[in-house]
Amino acid sequence: MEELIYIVEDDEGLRELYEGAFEGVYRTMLFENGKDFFCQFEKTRPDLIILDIMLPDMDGYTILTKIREIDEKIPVLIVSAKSDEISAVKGLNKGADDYISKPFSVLELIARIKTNIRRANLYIKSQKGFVIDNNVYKIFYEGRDLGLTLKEFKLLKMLIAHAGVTVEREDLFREVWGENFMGETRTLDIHISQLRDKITECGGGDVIITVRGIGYRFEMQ
Amino acid sequence: MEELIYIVEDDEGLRELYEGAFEGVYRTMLFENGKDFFCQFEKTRPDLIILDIMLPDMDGYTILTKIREIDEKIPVLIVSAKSDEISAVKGLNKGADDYISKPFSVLELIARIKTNIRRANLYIKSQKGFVIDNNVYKIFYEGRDLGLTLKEFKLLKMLIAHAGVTVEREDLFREVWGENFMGETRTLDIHISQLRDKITECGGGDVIITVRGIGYRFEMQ
DNA sequence: TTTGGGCTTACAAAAACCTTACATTTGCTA
DNA sequence: TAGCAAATGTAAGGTTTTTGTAAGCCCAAA
Repeated sequence: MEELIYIVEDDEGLRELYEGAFEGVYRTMLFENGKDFFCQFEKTRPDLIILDIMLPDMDGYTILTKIREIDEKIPVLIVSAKSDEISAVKGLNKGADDYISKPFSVLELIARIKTNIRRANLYIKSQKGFVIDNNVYKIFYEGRDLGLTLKEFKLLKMLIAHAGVTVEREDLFREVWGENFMGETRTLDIHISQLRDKITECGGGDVIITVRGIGYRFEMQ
Repeated sequence: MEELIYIVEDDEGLRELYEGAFEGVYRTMLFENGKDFFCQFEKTRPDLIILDIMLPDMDGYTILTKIREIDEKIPVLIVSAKSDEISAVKGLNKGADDYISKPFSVLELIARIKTNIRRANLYIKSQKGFVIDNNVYKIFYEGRDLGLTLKEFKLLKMLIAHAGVTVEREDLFREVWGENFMGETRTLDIHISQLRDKITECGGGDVIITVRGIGYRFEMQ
């Protein structure tokens, strides 16, 4: 097993428990707070994240929301106090994949991790070659800056976030232009066209596929 | 909400609980034992299965294993007694997607169902050689893309969703063309014809059967 | 004022869709 | 059982819808 797991946990006792439990099973990295975690997360993505709901600097939800902004699909397992089941349910609704409450058995924890990783591996991760830098609003293909405008950036980001899934025109409008856009619907086509040009210029292939009557889909061979 | 859930549960109290909890939220079908369940499951697939581990005729694992032989991806949520967590863990390892232990809160149950269906809807549904990929709006027969247009896709999807049952022309119109379609009624026949051509081209047999005076039925030998 | 993003207009092309028209099948009736 | 009417099959072609894209205008920021 080569899977990498990030654990966000401040309780020293639990930190030790995790380290012991995963010894030789998974590679792990421990973070005491959200800041440290995101610093690393921006650089390298793990196969799964274990997230404690109770944390000093940011609360778990904030971290979870931020994780989902960056990566929609990475499995997140929430750990909550037994007395705080409502929080856990809230977490699930906010996009967590699973939760487990303290105290838990190591056996169960491992089983849940396994299930979640298995599930995640069924997805196709096709962002290969494309790197999204949310800080500077740029997208690179194989290191080359596509030189996108803001609208183009948002468009491609949305498509890549749903890689492999067709995104409806309406959803693209809502996401990129906002709820109450009243202009021509052709605007979208024009921007897609520009986007394709820029991607092609940088050596990317036909990654934006038209689905007639529905919308567009990002897909890599 | 149109989601269909199959529940395999023999405890009368829980059966009532489920019926109450899902009223108006999900369509449900209850089964007392594995035999009844598989009889229906072979015909029509639900969006999610709730499976009690303790059952009279077959035990939960056997059912679970059999489900996974037939359908690798359909979400299965295991229900186990609190005292029997090990069983649940065993279930997860055998391919269940999630588990919940009795007694559970309805709130949590709904949240878990939602998460699991959300996750599964990104995947694919299949019926004896035919695979529907809702992400890319394509239907494959034995791996070959049928190359359907949107109307054809919706038509075949509707028929497959009701496999074994005759779907009335009127219902097909409503579903595929929308409530207020005013055109020729022959349009449907033409699309069915195209569909048959494309299926035949890809090696599928006579799977769309005409029911004179009523409509059409998808059925495989 | 300049520059560039974003929008609209306008036209072209492609794909999907619908209708017409005729052939065929089916079920019913005389 | 032949014949008829209704329902369905389907080829062909025209029409509409949808999308691609070039060109230019407008406006806000620099």
